[in-house]
Amino acid sequence: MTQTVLAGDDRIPIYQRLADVLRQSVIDGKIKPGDRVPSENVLAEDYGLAAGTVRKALDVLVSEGVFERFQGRGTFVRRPSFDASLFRFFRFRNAEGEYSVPESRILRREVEPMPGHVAHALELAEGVPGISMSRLRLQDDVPTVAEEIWLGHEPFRAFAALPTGEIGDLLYPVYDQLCGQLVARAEETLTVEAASPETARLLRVEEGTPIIVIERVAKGYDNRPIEWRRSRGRAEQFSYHTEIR
Amino acid sequence: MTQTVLAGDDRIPIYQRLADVLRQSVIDGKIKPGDRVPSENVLAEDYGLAAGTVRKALDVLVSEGVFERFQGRGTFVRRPSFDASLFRFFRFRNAEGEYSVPESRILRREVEPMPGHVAHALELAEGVPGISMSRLRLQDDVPTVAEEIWLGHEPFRAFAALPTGEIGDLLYPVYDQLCGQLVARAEETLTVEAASPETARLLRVEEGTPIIVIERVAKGYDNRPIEWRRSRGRAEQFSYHTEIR
DNA sequence: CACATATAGTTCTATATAGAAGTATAGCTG
DNA sequence: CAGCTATACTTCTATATAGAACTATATGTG
Repeated sequence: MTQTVLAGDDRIPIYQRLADVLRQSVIDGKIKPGDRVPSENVLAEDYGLAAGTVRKALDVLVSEGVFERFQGRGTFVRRPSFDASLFRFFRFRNAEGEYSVPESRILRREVEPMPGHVAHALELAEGVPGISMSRLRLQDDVPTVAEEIWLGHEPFRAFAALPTGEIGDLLYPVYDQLCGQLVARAEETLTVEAASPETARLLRVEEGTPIIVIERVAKGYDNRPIEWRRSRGRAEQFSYHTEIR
Repeated sequence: MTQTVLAGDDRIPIYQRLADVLRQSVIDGKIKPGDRVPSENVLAEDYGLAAGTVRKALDVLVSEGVFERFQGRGTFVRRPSFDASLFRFFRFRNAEGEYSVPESRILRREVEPMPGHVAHALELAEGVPGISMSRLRLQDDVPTVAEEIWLGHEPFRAFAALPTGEIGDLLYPVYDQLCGQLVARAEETLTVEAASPETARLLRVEEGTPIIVIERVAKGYDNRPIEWRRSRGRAEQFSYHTEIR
């Protein structure tokens, strides 16, 4: 007896199909970060499945970082936190010992044809219109990170129309609220270079000093690329820790 | 009815206790990397547990990277591979496009009192006798990585007695076979510095060029530190990729 | 000998059920 | 009102059972 609401591909297991359905309802915005997912019992009832099967589907989404569970409280759509970003090493504590959001200054924003390497990362065609920004992040008026940012023009029309003065220190909430573009995860690549004259001027360092370069492609729950950015900061106090097996 | 062979702490769940027992038998060397673990049914029989409970215990160890499972074949103790090491960026492909083990030259090996920061990482007292090595790794006769390595003298007596000429290109197999020290995982920290005169000479680069520094503490299955090493390589072609959420 | 076929073992999926453990809230008690 | 208690809900643990899916080996067949 496996009629179920979950028809579809008979080769893949039921718990996977349920996981797919639930993941999709996050992508579609039917349930949003912070929302509570129906309880295991309710899901089992609704889809006509055994409790264990539902639980296994939730296991999948929890390990993907889409959901998080709390015993006795419920299962919730996880808010992406980016705690693991390579970027965190450019954040600094304030007087109270807490991390604070650095001040952001948007130096430039224009609509331009997108260069090849960016278009490739955003899965668009070279030369399509894109929004290009230069941004400087400062901590206590000291410049710490210089950024180049690219967005596809099409989904971000509303953003292009917003006066730069009204853009706050954080971009992702604006992407979400203004353009319905919800960032769920990201991929980052770290490299090192010697400071160019341009970077040296922006970050106020000697030309040639070691610079950390982080290229990030931010993606939605459906894994579609949303934003490309390249950030540069002083390598001096940078330190990245990881475990390997 | 929860008599079971797994008495112990009644607060923690049975599947956790079983996982602990199995992990310990890897630590003790009763089952070694590559060995097959008794089948789920056999374990269930032996410990008087339900199949599902045993399976959940195996889930834990699989997600820890201690075991790996193959449907139809069995469950095995995983061989640590270190594929995720930050280090891999200093490996290069040979003419056939395959990664090859670089040549290693041990420049120096002595028994010395251990400096504070190393002793701390190895959970030993400052000044206890340690084995200190300098090593140079080369690819096609070009020096790529310069390393400082420290070991506790006590567990590695046999290694200290081995003529340096008889030490091959890989150290961890020697640690295992000669001293019974089996490396299961490691922690790595990446930083960047400008090349010192010493490093510049060893790696044949200009003084002041950006250098990647990776500090690694290698650990056993029981999480006890085994080896400390600091490796330096040219930052030029280094690139580290990761996913964040 | 080469090549199918059966078989016994393995993990994987799915169901059904029961109670423990943790959390939030409504309602009672002083 | 403050603080305890009962209650209803949640996830978590554990058992029992059955068959599917996959793998390796033995066995038989041409």
